[in-house]
Amino acid sequence: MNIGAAARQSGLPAKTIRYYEEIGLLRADRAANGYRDYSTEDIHRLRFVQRARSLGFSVEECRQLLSLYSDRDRASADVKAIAQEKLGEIDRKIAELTGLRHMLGHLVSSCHGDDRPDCPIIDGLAGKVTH
Amino acid sequence: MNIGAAARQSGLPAKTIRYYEEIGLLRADRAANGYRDYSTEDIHRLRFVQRARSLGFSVEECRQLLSLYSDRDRASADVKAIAQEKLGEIDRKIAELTGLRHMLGHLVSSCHGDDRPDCPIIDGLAGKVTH
DNA sequence: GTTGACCTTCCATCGACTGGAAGCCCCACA
DNA sequence: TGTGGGGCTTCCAGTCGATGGAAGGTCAAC
Repeated sequence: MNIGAAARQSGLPAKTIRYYEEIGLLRADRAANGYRDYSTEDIHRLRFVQRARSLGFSVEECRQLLSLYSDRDRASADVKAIAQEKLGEIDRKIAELTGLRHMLGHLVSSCHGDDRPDCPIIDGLAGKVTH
Repeated sequence: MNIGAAARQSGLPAKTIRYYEEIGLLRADRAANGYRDYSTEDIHRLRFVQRARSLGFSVEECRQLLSLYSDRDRASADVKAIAQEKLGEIDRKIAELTGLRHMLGHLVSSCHGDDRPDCPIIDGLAGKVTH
């Protein structure tokens, strides 16, 4: 299967698949004409990576997960540890964004937003505390 | 004031201040010896940018905000529009992360996490639906 | 034989820094 | 007056995860 079909089946752009190959995340056989050639197992791996990336795992974590994916004897605890670490990161990010949301929301709601120049948002950013 | 002191007072690393100057976000006078020289107004602008960045505004948005900051006659509505757009982005990010959190949390909690090899997290990433 | 889609490699770019090298400058202390 | 150390300068490279584009080879249909 050529890279275009692999891209359609995995949900990853062809460019990205080549990039993953370049950084050694996934490699592909080559047909006689030099084209990359993907097996159904390759497609599974591509989809696996696509899902893991979309769940917020970094490329390096995908590398780890792929090797755990391929290792039929690894303990599920090894996988769970990575996923839990990632869960913690996601929670931290959500908390951070929620904090931002409160601060910015406060500034926005205190700004009358008309054609007058005084603006609590600018004042807030400038360090003048507004209540 | 030299860049080191400006860095301490603004909370931005000196490297970052130089970078901001390089991209034309903020510029600085030069002393006779070629050192950058910051006034208190420069420090205000640096702190302004530092706060805006930490609230999730991009550098380009900081550029806009800075010009609104400097324009004593602009309408507060102009500022509010930018801030509201950013608020929407933050909300979308939070929603996305919350979705991820649910999915990954589901996978993690369904994995027994011991030394046996079967693992719903890997199965989930591999596309095998687990309930 | 000639389109046009698809494939290849290679190089550049994005955002927002960050690290490091090489070389001035300045001040305190001996 | 010399020396040491810290701070400053510029410039170049690297980060992460792609993405865009150029130049050129391949393939299948008409």
